[in-house]
Amino acid sequence: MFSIGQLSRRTGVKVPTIRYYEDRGLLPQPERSSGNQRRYDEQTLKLLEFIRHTRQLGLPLEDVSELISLQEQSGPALSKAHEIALRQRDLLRERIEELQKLEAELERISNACTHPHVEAEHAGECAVLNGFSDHGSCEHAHRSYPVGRNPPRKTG
Amino acid sequence: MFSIGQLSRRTGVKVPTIRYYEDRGLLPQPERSSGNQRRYDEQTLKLLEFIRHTRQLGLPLEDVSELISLQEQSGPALSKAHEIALRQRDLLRERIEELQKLEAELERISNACTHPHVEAEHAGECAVLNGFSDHGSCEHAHRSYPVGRNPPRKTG
DNA sequence: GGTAATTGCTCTAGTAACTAGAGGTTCAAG
DNA sequence: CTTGAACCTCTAGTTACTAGAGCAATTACC
Repeated sequence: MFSIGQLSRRTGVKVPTIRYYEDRGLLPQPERSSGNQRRYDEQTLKLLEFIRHTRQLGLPLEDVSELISLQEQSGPALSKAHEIALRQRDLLRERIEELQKLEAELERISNACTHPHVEAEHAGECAVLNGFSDHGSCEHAHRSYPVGRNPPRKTG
Repeated sequence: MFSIGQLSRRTGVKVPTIRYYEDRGLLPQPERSSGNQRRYDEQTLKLLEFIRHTRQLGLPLEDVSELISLQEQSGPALSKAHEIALRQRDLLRERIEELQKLEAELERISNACTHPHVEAEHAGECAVLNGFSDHGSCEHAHRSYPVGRNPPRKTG
């Protein structure tokens, strides 16, 4: 039996985040000390490590939740887990491709202007700013949702 | 002079998003029709395209804002733009590397269990779920913030 | 010129996955 | 027994939007 702080240190998950997971129903409500403080066991630690790992793989909490409930089941329900893994892998693949295109573009923009900026220069001629403006030269399809956020997912 | 809907169609930026950018000060307050509807010109369209492009490159609105104000300046201030481009490129590079590691891991997890799930199987033996649990086998450093979100950035 | 459909307006609230802070209580060490 | 760290609950803030309510303006068509 250990405290939330110890759980935090042992898993690398921050204290408020642990409480947040509890709120969201990902972690069970733990036992409490006589003074109402949370007390955890090794099983919950394992579960939290599972959550942390899946989060690091990029799964949204909704999917993590689903995987947790799958762990109590058996049989055909398990193919769902496989499906989640595959979907996430595909999402990652797409994302990587997009990011690589964007990286190339930023590379181009950065390289356009490596000389030091001297007094005479005006914003209108700054190659970097022009590069940012210059949408025409990148013919690849931009994503419709911003980089750095998960795309919205339909419920159901 | 055209309406917000036309601006939206011509740039691919949704109507509420345009209003949001105006709120945030990224777009100037436009002229209005006699009935208080927004009326835009080509210059604002150009600006909105600039914003869209930089967003698609993954820049946070704060940086986009900064780039916009740089466009009115000249001289040494412009090296800031270069700096922003380089920083974003480096961020992207790191991100891509991480995502590639994660992709490999998901690939491993998915492949661990390609056979159809039959009745006898129990969750405890599902290779996919075990793969998600199995943090030990991935020795690479996981990031401290989740995939699919920008890392928190300090103010200043 | 009338009317209906579309588009626009403002405002509030919701999303994901946390993080930060206020204001108070409990625990562990010395 | 005191002190300071760690804990408690609760609210609100973050990013970059998106959705909806309830109403006003514009446009299309006859």
